[in-house]
Amino acid sequence: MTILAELRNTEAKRSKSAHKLADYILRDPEAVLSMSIATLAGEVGVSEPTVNRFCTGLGLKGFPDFKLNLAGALARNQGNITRNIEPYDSTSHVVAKIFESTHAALSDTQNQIDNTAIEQAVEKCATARSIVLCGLGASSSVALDAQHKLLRFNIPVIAHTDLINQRMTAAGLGPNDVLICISYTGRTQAMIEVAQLGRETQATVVGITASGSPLAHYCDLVLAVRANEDTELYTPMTSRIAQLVIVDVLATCLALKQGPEFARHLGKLKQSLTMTRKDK
Amino acid sequence: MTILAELRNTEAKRSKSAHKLADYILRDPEAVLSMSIATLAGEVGVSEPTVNRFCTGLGLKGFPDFKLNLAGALARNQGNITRNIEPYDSTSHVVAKIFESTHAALSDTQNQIDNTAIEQAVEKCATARSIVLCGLGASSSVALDAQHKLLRFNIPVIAHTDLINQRMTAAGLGPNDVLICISYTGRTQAMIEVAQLGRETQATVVGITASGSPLAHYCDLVLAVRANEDTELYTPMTSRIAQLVIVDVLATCLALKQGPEFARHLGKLKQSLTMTRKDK
DNA sequence: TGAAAAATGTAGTATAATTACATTATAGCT
DNA sequence: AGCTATAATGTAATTATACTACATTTTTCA
Repeated sequence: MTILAELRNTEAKRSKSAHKLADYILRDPEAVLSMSIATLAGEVGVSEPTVNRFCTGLGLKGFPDFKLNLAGALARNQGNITRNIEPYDSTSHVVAKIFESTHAALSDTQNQIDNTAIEQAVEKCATARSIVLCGLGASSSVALDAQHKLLRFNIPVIAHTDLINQRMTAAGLGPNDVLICISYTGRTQAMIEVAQLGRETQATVVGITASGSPLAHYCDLVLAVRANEDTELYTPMTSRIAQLVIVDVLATCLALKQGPEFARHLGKLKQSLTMTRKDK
Repeated sequence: MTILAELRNTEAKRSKSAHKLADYILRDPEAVLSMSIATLAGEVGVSEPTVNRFCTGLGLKGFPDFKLNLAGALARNQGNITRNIEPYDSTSHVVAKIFESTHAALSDTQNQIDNTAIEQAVEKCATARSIVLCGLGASSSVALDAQHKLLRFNIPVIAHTDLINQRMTAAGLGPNDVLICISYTGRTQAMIEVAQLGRETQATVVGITASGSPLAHYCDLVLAVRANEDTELYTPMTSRIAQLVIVDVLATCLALKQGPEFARHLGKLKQSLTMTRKDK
């Protein structure tokens, strides 16, 4: 538990001056970071040793240790502010910004995730006759990744990254099949048509795409990925990371649904891979 | 930008003792938090004022302020305590845990990123006759993703996900080619052999893999991805996310290196994709 | 109400951080 | 290469900061 939560905890039995201290600190924790024990004591109207006792009472070594903890707690709260990459950025700047924006994309996706849609998709996949994954361009590697993950299950799964193959397969599906269409923008005409074809066969069409997009419109279930407009020149494609994490969620939920018997199956599977590895 | 990234930044022109300090602090930042300026100075083998100047040189008020910043930076990372997924977890729990562990994997990777290695890799890629990407299993989709990103440059790039094709291509490389081998564990025997083949042709072998792994040993440059042992049954493969972000960094740095002329090229490229999209 | 316990404060001490100045190393120039 | 100017580092003194021991006040409960 963070120190801020500790301070907020009113249940803790505290002395009068301890209360005054907690109140004051919570009012502006940032400011406390640049105060000495003397100034804080003066501001609150207590003596220095009282402040010290307050800190040790919290299980910390002393006032400096308290400030360290407070700094940590505050750091956790402030979010990731994404900044654009500029042409003159150094390598370390680029690294920092890319990681920042990836973190931000993840948080965004998590915030708008629809648990019900995921549960329904898992339900459909678990009982599906076959699962077909479709992706074009950047999304094709996501489709292949999903294929790799879903291969572990005993359900026939295939990823198509070729438009012709996608159309052929989509047109030949049936009511018990699941078609998963992956597109960042949800505006790729070709992928929309694939979804339409799938729809006509009564297969369940799942979209891993931007909510509200044209593609989403033709899907039975939408696993939403936030779409930030890719206007900046050097913006990394954080969206596919988000798509992959959605795939992770789908695959993991599916694995859990299979129950304990499946856990043994997974074990055997891992076993079969060990012999391709160098022991070191 | 976090203070840790600042310390990692090798570009910053630093004095000898400043380097010693940065190195020491990065080795165990947690420990520094409980040190006085005197003990840190003693450990590193410099004088107290040198430590102080180091702190102020970083744009901070002094040593205590430095510790405060460090505590904040560390908190951001350790904030992500990865919890394992349990069979009885609900969908929302699974979602939360997967996002958490992905955040954690990103932070870990960022922490051990080597700017110099990236710069060297970018340099090699920028002047390469051709770039060959190799990945097997889960890493094959990463290779394809990298191919997609690097396709935007005017350098011949190809991803191979087939072992035979990988070996054939690797054996036929030359001194001006770059071979990028992608493997999470760095222990896949087949991939190690591909790296060896590439090495023999004097091509530059770049590994996106676990540092210290057998594969890393055969690489000229290693872009490290943290390898957590995949012992748990339902652990999501967060490593490939980290690999993808490394690819992002590589591609973005490469783009920046190409200069303003290339920006126009990128613009035309984006233009060519718009006609595949529905206006909405 | 009065004694014991808890809380707070005062003053002194120890520790830690900073500043001013001296010394040494480094880089640039003739 | 040798000299000078500049930067980097160290020593020692100073100042700020935190902590400890002890005294005083307040609170609690019989």
